[in-house]
Amino acid sequence: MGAQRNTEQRIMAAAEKLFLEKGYILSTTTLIAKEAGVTHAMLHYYFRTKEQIFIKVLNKNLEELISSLRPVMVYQRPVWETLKEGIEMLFDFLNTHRQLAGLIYDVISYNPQLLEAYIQGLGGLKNKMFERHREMLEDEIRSGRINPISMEQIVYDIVTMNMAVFMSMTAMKNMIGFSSEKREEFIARQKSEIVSKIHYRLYGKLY
Amino acid sequence: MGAQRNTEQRIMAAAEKLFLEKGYILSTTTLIAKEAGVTHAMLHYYFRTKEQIFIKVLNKNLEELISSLRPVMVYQRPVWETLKEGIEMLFDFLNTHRQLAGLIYDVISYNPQLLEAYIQGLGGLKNKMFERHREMLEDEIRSGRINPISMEQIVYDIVTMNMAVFMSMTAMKNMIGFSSEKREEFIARQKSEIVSKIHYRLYGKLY
DNA sequence: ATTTGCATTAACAAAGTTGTTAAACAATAT
DNA sequence: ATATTGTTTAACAACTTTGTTAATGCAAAT
Repeated sequence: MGAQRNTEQRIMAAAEKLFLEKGYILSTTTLIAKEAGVTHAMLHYYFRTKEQIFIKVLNKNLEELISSLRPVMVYQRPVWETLKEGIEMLFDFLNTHRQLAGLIYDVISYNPQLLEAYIQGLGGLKNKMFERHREMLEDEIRSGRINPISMEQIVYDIVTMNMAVFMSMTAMKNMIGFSSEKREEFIARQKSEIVSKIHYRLYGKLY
Repeated sequence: MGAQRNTEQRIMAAAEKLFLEKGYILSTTTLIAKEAGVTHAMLHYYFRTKEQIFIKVLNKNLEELISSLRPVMVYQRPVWETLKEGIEMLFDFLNTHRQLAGLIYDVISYNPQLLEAYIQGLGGLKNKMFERHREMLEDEIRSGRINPISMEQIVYDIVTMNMAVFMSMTAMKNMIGFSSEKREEFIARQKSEIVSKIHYRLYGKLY
């Protein structure tokens, strides 16, 4: 072996930082390498292509997300308990990964081909993770305790509302006239806002 | 004069289409020219730089937005009337310019230097357009009819909520598993959702 | 019909992008 | 010590990007 002092990890860390900061396109392999303190040939040596390294970075982040969500989803508890904790978990995760929502949006919008592999895999995950919860939800709806709504719609609403909070934050950070206190105040308020909004949609009254 | 058959406008239209579709970076001058059916030298001849043409496209769109908003803002009517119509106007505008929110977000996030000129100008506009409404709002708050909140926060909430609706739409269009009926249904619901949410924030009860 | 002046093109240039490769290098096993 | 193996670099190649420019084309004014 040569003089490697965890070059691979250094490149990963640099790539993650830049992708989150500048998006996919503006994070050039040369820039990533520079940030990691190596030649850009190293990046290709370890990861073959820019696409590959991006996939690895995204994978790492999404696996963290799934790990956070699993403890909430794995138990069969009352629908609202699971939902509330799921929303809060997602919110907290995005709050500690504030640029991730923006990056995912960027890629979905302008480089969706990078996500093709994920979209395939998503079908399987969706079924494994959500099937029992979907059944419970449908029971609640049949018995009239919850307003009619599809599982997909709920998931969609939660995901978009959560992402919107942190994407607008990233955007605002780059504009003037918004103090960081107001930002944090806004964020704090949003978490319970989302919970309330979903509750209101399901039960017809505020939580 | 040479053989010009509104080349300038054709380039503008092509640029607008591509910027909205692919964002700023992926819309190369060569691609825009190709879309317009001319050499990319023409683009530089008429607009000097890519940055310039982008500014013109953005200007055009923002001027349309201001024009839509002016009739709502210019009269001195009760606070809630102005607010409700303002929200609905912005929503309708974004609904007929569905990719604009995404483009603005893209540029704010990854090429904010393009917006520097606007950020300067924004200060003046803000004062001219909002000053009287701010006074009315503050009167309402002092008299206890409206919960304390700053003008900036209201504008910010309205803008981010509206943008979020259409950005999530653009994103979803590029993913699978979401029918266009559900999309339209979702959009229709969002307009009154935003109105309600702002009303609730100001008056403590649903609209 | 010829000059004038904008419009248009093709070719070029400089810089930057992703990716490859041959050669040099360093650490370990033999 | 040396052969082996994986690591690192510098140089290069092919392509794309933005922008310029010299030459050409075209239409109207004189």
